[in-house]
Amino acid sequence: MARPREFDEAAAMKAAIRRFWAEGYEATSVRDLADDMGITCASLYNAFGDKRSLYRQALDHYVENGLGKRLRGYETLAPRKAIDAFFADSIARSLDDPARRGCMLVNAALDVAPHDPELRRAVSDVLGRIETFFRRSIAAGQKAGSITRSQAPKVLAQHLLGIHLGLRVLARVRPERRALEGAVRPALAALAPEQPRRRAASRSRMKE
Amino acid sequence: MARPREFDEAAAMKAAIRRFWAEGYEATSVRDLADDMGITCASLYNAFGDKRSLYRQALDHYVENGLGKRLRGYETLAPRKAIDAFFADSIARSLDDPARRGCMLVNAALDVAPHDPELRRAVSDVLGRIETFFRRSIAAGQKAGSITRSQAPKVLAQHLLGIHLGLRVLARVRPERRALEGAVRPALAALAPEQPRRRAASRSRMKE
DNA sequence: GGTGTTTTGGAGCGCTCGCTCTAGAATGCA
DNA sequence: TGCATTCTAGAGCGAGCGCTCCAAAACACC
Repeated sequence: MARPREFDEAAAMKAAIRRFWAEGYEATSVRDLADDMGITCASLYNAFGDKRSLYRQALDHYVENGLGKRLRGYETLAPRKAIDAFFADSIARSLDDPARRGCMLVNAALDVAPHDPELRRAVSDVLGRIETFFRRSIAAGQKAGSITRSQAPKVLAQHLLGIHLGLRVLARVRPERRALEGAVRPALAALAPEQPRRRAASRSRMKE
Repeated sequence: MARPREFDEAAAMKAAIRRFWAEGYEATSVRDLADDMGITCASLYNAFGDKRSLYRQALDHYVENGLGKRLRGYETLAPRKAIDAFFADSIARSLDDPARRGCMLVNAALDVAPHDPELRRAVSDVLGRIETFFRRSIAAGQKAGSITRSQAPKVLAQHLLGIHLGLRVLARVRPERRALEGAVRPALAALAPEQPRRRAASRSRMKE
């Protein structure tokens, strides 16, 4: 055929994600990207298209390797535990982030989404996936008795999504465990069923 | 003394706020700003300093004329009503925002705060003011019996601050009333006292 | 009116931006 | 070994960036 590509595309994409994630779209130059990716501008454009296209691919990879894997990992947990684990992981990620990069998806939501309909759609879809994860977990938890039935799953899911987004904003300004856990705790506490119903606990705990 | 300034500084500042608010710091050029402000670059630098300094002033004005006035307005309300009003206003502002500008403070939290310690401090201080507003309202509401005592004011305030930030992110991606109200409703519902205590209602309602 | 001081308009500084071009290097296939 | 094809390196395009400079203009004060 022809000369094969010399660089590792996956490694280059990782570097691009890292840079876009830390600096945002506007503040990252194509030269910065090429340097970090260990390739030249020509190779970058040849392999990934223009800057916007590379950003889109980087965001997709970020979502799939970060959020996607997380959500799949929670599938085996009991619904209430899955929600707890989601927020525990979000807090852990926020605290283990000395560069205060936050969540690339949330950054994208404020950085590029408002000015780019296609990327806004992409971000919105991912938010929808998170909301769906919450909604399903809540519905299952309500059925199992581990989550309050006082609100519809949809509404509670929107609430948890809101908390998650707020958490990720807070993390970029005040990455302190107390503040982050404080923001989340009341939301998780409010998921508890109105009456603990200790008699039914051992039964419902099976499905938790 | 000397030649007086020809342009209206307040109007120019308003224009600068509008532009920074809509586009963010990086994506706004000094020429764009000067055009919108109706002045030349020279006048801009003479009157407001460099771009970063202008941004800082714009953010301060935004906070004082937006959030500051709002918080002062809520002071006369009963604590629980003040919190409700705060979120009702936030939602109204988010929906009445065809350009999806969101909240300039939240935009700043993700746009400039992570890369600028001084601005991060400024943003953090304002978040602290919001949290303080919540904390005081909650403490007063707990005393008056209109807000649950199941959690400390500090924690509930952190929670509400998180919800507010999440709301403002959501608004830039999905500015739909249902989604925004859904995110807030469970948080407000969770503020309700555990037992309504109807007997004491007429008494506590005096201080609400 | 003259003087001193500040503002204004506009050109333009050096630099970086996103992106492209060209020449040559490196491969698979005949 | 040639040929076709794709890749890489690096210079460089036009445009825009943040910012500055300078001469002219507009005032307050003597």
